[in-house]
Amino acid sequence: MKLSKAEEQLMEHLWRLQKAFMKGILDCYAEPKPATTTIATMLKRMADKGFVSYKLYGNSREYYPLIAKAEYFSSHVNGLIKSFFNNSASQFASFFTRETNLTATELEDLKKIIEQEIDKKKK
Amino acid sequence: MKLSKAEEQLMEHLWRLQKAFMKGILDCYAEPKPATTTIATMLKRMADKGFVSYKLYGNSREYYPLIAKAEYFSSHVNGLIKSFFNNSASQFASFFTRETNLTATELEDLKKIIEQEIDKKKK
DNA sequence: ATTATTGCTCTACATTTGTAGAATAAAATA
DNA sequence: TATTTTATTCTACAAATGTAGAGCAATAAT
Repeated sequence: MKLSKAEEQLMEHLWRLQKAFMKGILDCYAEPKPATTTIATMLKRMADKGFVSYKLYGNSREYYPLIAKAEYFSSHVNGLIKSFFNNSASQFASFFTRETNLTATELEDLKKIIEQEIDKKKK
Repeated sequence: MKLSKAEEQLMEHLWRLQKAFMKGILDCYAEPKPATTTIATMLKRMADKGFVSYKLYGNSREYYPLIAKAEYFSSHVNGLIKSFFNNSASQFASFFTRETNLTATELEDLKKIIEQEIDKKKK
C-alpha cells in the first residue's frame, strides 16, 4: 500500500511532530488551510492503510506515525531504483550524482560518507 | 503534469524502444497482457499530457517519448528531495548512501564519480 | 474480392484521491 | 448550565486512474 501525495504531506508533518492532535496538525498547514474534515478523512484513510495510529485521550486522539520516515523513504527510493534503473543502485547513484547540483562542499561531505561506508564494509 | 504508475511503466518501454508501434509496445508486456485498448487509452492520455507523440505511418502510429528518461527522472528525484529532504540534495545523498545496500565495489565506483564531479567543479 | 487482423476513438465503469458539508458528541468556556 | 468550539464519522462528489468493450476504418492474408 502506498500513500498519496496529500497523505505524504500530512505524514511529513507527523514525522516532524512525532505525535500530534488534530489541532497541531492543522497548524502545520499554511493558509488556506484545508477543512478539518479533510484532514480527518486523510487520517482515517492513512490509519486504514496502516501508516498511522493514535492514542485516545478523552474523546480525541493523539496521532503518530507507524512507519519511520527513513523506512518509508527507503522503500520509496528502492521503488525508484527498481523502476528506472533496472534495479541497479549504483546506476542510480551515479546518475544522481551527475544530475543533482551538489555544491563542491556537499560533494566533499558525500565523499566522506562514502569512505566511511567503505570502511564499514571492510570490517 | 505527472505520469501515473501505469503510464510510467509504459514510458519505460518507450524509452527502451525509442520508438514503437502499438504491436511493439504490447510485446513488452508479460502475460497477462493488458488489452490493446488499455494501452491505446494510456497513450492517448500520455499524448495529452505532452509526454509522448507519434509519427503517422498510413493509419497507424509510431510512438516516441517527448521527454528523455534522464530529464523525467531528475525532476522526479528533485521532487523527492524537495518533499522529503527539505530541498537538501546532500541530505538526500547521505541518506541514500547509508540506506541502500551498495556493495563495496559500487561504493568505490561512486566515490570515483564523485571525485570526478569535484574535479569538474574545481575548474 | 472476402475475411481476418490491427489500431484507433468513444464510451463506460470501478477505484482512488482531494476535498469538504452535515450531523453529532464531547469539551471548553461564558 | 447554556453556548461555543473541536474532533469525529458519514456522506458526497468531482477528478484521475486502471482497465477494457463496441464500433470502425485501414491493412493484410486468403
